[in-house]
Amino acid sequence: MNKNYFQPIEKIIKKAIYSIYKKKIIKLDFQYPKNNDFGDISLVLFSLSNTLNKPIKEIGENIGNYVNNEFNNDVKFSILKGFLNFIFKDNYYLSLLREMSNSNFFYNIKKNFFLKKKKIIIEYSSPNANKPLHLGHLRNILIGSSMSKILKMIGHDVIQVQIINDRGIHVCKSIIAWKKFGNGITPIKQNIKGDHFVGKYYSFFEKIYNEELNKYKNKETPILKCARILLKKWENGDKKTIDIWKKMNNWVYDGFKETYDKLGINFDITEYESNIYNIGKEIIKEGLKKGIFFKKKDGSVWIDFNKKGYDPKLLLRSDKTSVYITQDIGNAIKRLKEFNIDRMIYVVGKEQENHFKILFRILKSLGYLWVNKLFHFSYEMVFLPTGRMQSRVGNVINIDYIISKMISIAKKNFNKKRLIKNYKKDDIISYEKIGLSALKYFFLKMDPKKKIIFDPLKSINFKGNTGVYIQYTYSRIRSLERNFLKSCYLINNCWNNIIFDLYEKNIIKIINKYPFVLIKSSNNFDPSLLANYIYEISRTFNRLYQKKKLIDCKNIIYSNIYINIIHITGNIIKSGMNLLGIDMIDIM
RNA sequence: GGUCACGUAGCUCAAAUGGAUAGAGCAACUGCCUUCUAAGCAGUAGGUUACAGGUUCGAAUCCUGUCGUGAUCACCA
Repeated sequence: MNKNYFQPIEKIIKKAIYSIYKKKIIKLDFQYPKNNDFGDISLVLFSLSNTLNKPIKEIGENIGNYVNNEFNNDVKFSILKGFLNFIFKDNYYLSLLREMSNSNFFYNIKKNFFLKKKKIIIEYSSPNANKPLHLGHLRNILIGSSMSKILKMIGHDVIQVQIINDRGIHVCKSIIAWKKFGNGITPIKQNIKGDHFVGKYYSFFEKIYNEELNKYKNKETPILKCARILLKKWENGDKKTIDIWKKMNNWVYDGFKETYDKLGINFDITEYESNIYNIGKEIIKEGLKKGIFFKKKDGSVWIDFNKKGYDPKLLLRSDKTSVYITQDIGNAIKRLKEFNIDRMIYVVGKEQENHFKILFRILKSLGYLWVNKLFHFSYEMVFLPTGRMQSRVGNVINIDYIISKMISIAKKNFNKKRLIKNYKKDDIISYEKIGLSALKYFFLKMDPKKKIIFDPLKSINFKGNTGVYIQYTYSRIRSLERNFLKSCYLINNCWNNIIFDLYEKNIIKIINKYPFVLIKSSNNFDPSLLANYIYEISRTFNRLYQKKKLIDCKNIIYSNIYINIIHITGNIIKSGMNLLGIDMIDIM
């Protein structure tokens, strides 16, 4: 990070240290005090005391006085337990508010970071073309999509890519089941979403396969044999097979599109494994010539890392077909050739950590120095209260189901509210958006490194730290703005000698942190930092709202101050939620 | 068994990357709508941060060990 959030005061303190102690300190240790009584910004003195070899108290007083002078006595300071606490007077808050009221505030976020613009490929979602998207995909999609948005927000070029695993034994399985038992029926005839339709046949296959396993005690059961034969046919380009394959895949893609649309997800590029799986093979052949890989008697090709913790890894099967990692090798090389990128991020679950570790190592062995641009953004899995989701067990919860569930809960809750308050018929209500905000926020507010245990009956609440709470706060803000326009008028240049209370200072302080949070969120690859921050803003605002009458034409100067706070708060909530992929509504 | 994560209030999660008295929400109980949206606000109660050591001015956070949970170690993807 080039720009530190504490920069203004940091500069002055460095100057102070240089002028008093004749030393250049590179890193100063700042923090926001947890408790308001301590102050607004604190400098930690312990380490400073060590490097300067002077007592804490003396350093604190010297720096404090210096800063106080620089700020024309607009800042007080106190030293407590090794912390130098700065307390800003009301003028400071007023100047923060003025700065943020400038309409360029959001535009300037990009400019102000002095970041070197990077071109970044981010790969996420990457589904198999044989079943509907489920809760695991949902987490992946939401993280990938919001990370893309956050990276764009702070000025990077982002290319969002999904690769569809559209070929291989798993796809052949659903084809076989459909051929055997489908009797030519189609999703349209049955009025089922295409991905659900195909998924049904995939499960059907698995069911039969498991039954056969018990019977034959041999992994290569009759139905699996059929699938393998079909895979060979496919690889040989058998026209009939290819036709069915195309038809069934298109059913699935239509289904995916519907789900993506509901979620508001768009990719810049969609890759299909069937188009790229051969690239890797060529790379392996070259590597074999160069002696980086070796061939076994049966014709299979391997890499030996000669390193503890790394077993030899298969790259080409004895029948010359490629394995999963071979494709990833080829695709990485292809992407690096096509795009002049600075970074490539794979958003893929942690169950594939080992896979990526090996992938990067192989690329390194092949001599590609750009391998350090690649990064596996690993996140934890989604579990049900009963444990892991498994299609074999049939306890997989798909995205379409959970979305419709959320919407129906939103509708039910609204009708309850309606009984209490007499809402007009023409109020614009969007249950979809309320339900989706609850769902998306629930997934994004959690640290990606931690497991999500999703209980469909209990998990998503509409009260407290939820998307709906934020949504509600936002609608309230827009409502306040409408009321202001009805009953008040804007005045300029009357902001002098304004006195702020704690509630007002708190909201100004927290909205001012927005750029800082964006940077933190992007540095850590963690949208949850942003999500929890938006919740904090909402809470802080609601406290102010409950404590004060904000729109009051009898108190026009403060109403003008407030409308600025209200407006900025609303814009930040909206901006932040949009970065999480959540649409906001003005009335609810 | 090897490797890698995680373990915080009854439940679901925070904690500014080592800082001050570990914070929220849900569930429970108590107040607040003739006044800007009560899907809100205020309050009560709930903690030996899995356990045991260590590092230092200072540890939920770093190190070591133990226990627990999960992931991963395929000619699957």
